[in-house]
Order: sequence, then C-alpha cells, then structure tokens
Amino acid sequence: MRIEDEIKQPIFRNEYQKAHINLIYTAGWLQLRQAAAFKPFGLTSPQFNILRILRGQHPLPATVALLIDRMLDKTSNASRIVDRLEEKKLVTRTVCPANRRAVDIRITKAGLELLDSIEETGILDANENAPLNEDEMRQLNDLLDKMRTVE
Amino acid sequence: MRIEDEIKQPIFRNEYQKAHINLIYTAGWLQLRQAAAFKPFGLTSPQFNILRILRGQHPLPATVALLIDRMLDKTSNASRIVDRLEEKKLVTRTVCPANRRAVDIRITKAGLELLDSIEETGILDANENAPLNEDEMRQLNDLLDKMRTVE
DNA sequence: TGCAAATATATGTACATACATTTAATGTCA
DNA sequence: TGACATTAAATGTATGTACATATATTTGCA
Repeated sequence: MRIEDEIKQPIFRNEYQKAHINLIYTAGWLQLRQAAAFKPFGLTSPQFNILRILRGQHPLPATVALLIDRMLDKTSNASRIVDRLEEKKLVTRTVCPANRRAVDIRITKAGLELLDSIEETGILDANENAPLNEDEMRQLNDLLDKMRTVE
Repeated sequence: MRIEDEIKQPIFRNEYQKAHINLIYTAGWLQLRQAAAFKPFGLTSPQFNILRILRGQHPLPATVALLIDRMLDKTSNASRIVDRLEEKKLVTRTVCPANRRAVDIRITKAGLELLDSIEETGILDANENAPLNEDEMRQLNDLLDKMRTVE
C-alpha cells in the first residue's frame, strides 16, 4: 500500500516531505515486526541489539562507551538497557580493573544461547517471497546512505 | 557515510539485513533532526504530527480514533499526547454530543499560528543542497512502499 | 604534590511507546 | 426491556528516548 493510503493523506507538499514521512513510517512498521519477533524470547529490540554487540566482542568485554558507539540509536540510554539484561542474567557487569571508572560488560552463556535460539528461527533472514530482491535492497541501501550526507 | 562505518560493523549477513538496519538507523537520524527543529517551538515530533492532522480536519473536530488512524505510529498513545497539547492550549477537548463516548478534539487559534510559524522557517522543505534529487526521492518512496508489501 | 579538567557511568525527569486493563456509553437481540 | 457484547477513550505499568546533572576516577600540569 502506498504511503498516501497508509496515513490517508492524499497530497504531500513535495516528494522530499513524502520520502521523510515514508521513511519514518516504514521504520516504525519494521520495528513493530521485529519487536513482535523478539517478544516470545522476552527481549526488546534494543536489548537484542546490545546482546548482539556483546557477542561480537566475546570473549572480550565491552564498556558502556563501546556499546553507545556501536548502537543504532546513539542517544539511547545503554546503562539502563544493560540493567534489564543483567536482571535476566544475560550479561554480567564488573568494574574494569585497568580503569575503575569503566565497567566491563560481558554476555553470559545464557545470553549466547538465547541469541542462537532466536537466530535459529530464521526470523532475521530474508525469505523467498521478500518483496525486494537483492538488487533493490542494494539500491535502497545506497539511497539511504546518500540521504544522510548533509552538511 | 555508509552504514557499515556508521555503526562500525563491516560485515552483514546479507543485503536484506543491512537494508533493515540501515532503514532503522536512517529513520532515527531523521527523527533526531526533526526533534531538534521542533524543540525551539516547545513541541515534540508526535505532538507536531497530531497538530498537523487536526489542522487537516479544521474546522471539523477529530476523535482520538481518527488521530490513531492517521498517525505515523499507530500504536502510540494519542490520548496522552493530546493531554500535553491541551495543557499548552493548542487544542481543546469536548465530549462529542452525538456520541458521548467519543471526544471532539479541535486545534485552537494558537495551535494554527504555531504550525504556521514553524512552517515559515522552511525547516520542512527541501533545500538546494539536498543530497537526493527529486527522481531519487521518488525511487526511495517506491522502494519503501514495496518493502511493506508482505503477507 | 595538589587541584582543576576530562572521562566513564549512573541517575533524575519529562515524554513517548507497547500493551493490558478499566470505565463509561452505546448497540443488539432474546 | 434487560443482560451482554461492543465501542471509545482513559489509565496503569514496564520499557525506551532525550537530555541534564551527579558521582567517582583518572589525567594533566602548574
């Protein structure tokens, strides 16, 4: 369905404004689908995202600063997302011995196993009836990258 | 900057996963810019969005159900966003006489003037050095619309 | 050495999101 | 008509986002 029909606004000021609204709408649509996929595993999208970064570092630890640097949304509050993961025993937090201001965050065995079981379901992979083919995906990636080249 | 560099992840499982992450990242980037633009006017993005819908209805009222139907993020909580706008005297809320379960929400004169003054700044318009030209914008819109055609 | 600046993280507050539940009004149909 | 379902909105709770401020540690340099 075209964005005009999705939000029942037949006319946009210009193609520029329409692309912006379309982008935010589509991202929200995607977020909802992802959140629903993670829910059976008791994870939110930001929690999953942080777990994935920690696995990338494993067995080395990550600091909060590293997580923020690698997160999709850089302004979100990594500290509190780690709180939730720690409560669920999916990560550990220990004071960094080399720099006692920093905190070493590590994914646990349970965390690694949870990631594996999520990925085994295949919900993160493209399927045969994906609406965009590989070439279109590449085109989309290029347009998005280019869009952010301002200032 | 390419998404690989933005989030310092050199390899993605596939173009599909990369497009998803790119989309969410770019939407977040855009949201931050928009939020910063609205901030001097004391509005958040969802508040601005609802005001714009109300202007589209004006002088007719809108119900909460209509707002949800037209909002970008359909699962957000329109009731409480209207609370904030009402506190700022930008909208009014009255019980709908025809159906006393429903609430008639109307944009006030102050609300209309605020929207005008925001739009006068031109922050919502494309400028000469926009990275994507009109044709590329159209291409992006088509890809996004197509992406959502699942199930 | 000692003290200010910088760094790393945590905490506070307002707002938004996601989803379940509640309250009130209206519809329906036996 | 009266019980029950449906509808419209508000409210509760957990989480996340955005941004300011606080706390503790380390660094730099006079």
